[in-house]
Amino acid sequence: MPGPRWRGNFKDRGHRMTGPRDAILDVLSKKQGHLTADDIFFEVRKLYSGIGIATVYRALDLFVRIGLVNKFDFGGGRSRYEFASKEEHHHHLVCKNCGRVIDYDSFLDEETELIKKIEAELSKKHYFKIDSHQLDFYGLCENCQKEVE
Amino acid sequence: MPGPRWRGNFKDRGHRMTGPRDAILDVLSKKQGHLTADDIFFEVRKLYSGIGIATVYRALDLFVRIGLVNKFDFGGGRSRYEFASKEEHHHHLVCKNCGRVIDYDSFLDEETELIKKIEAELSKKHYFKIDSHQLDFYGLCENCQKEVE
DNA sequence: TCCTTTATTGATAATGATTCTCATTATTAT
DNA sequence: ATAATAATGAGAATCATTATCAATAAAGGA
Ligand SMILES: [Mn+2]
Ligand SMILES: [Mn+2]
Ligand SMILES: [Zn+2]
Ligand SMILES: [Zn+2]
Repeated sequence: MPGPRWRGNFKDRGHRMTGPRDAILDVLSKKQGHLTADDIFFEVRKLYSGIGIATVYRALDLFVRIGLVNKFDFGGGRSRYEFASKEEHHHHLVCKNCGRVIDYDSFLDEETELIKKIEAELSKKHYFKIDSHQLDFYGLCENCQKEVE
Repeated sequence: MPGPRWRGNFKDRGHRMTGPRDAILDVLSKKQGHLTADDIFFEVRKLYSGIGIATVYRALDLFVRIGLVNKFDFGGGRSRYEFASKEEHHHHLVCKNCGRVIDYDSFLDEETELIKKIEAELSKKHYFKIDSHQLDFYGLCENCQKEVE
């Protein structure tokens, strides 16, 4: 009988809470960062050794669909996943050299305001129903600046 | 002797302007949109029938490195490319259902201002050297709203 | 123009991430 | 406990992108 912690999110839609899914959510909620499917796979095997990589992908896909997890594409060929529950919405700073990703939300007041305004304008102008956005800054992190110097 | 149109951008760095590269730039500068490597490959074969897909990838990589072309990851597993020369910087509206991507730059005044401010703040706070950013709004385009209704 | 140097190319194999298939197992509602 | 069926694991299959390597072509100088 897998942990009841996340049951609530599955009740309705006919999804079942299982051992593998619970273990994956456990990892996602504890490890912070922007994990690849493989990162998650290796961590989860400590909790649920028999799990297969396909199950990890299937579970992540489900979690993204129901809004429990955010999926990102920062370039580099691998998707990255982040636990969404309770977290504030935030934006990213991405190092083009080493791939490090930093979350930030310090400017969120002004940003949120402007972004709402843009959303309204774009929705009207292009008949788009906007439900999310992503703002990333790219550059070189502290370490990588030194290396390149 | 391949077209002299883009010669200027190659002079310095030891890169050679070749038939395949010229054909690829031709396609990129004429076809608008956010093309995949394969889109480009099929178009370029009309101009330069013997070209190989590896050459397309290599050329695109080079163009991105020297700033002639922008590369994007809107999700969906394939990178998308856009001719950068002369174009204004802009942001995107992406349909999560059909993948359509719309460029916009109407809000650029206010956006630019805020984004500069954020860049300055983030650079200082995180010791990051920021050189670009990407802002995408996700949702449903007009057509896809109808389908789902 | 001809030569030399070496960047570039095309074909193809290799890789890496993600998805699919399918027989087996586990979960849920009765 | 039983039936209905969602979920799983192993491995094959896909898909996009890279790496290899021998052959070719561009650039600059003689
Ligand atoms: Mn994040
Ligand atoms: Mn664009
Ligand atoms: Zn870095
Ligand atoms: Zn659409």
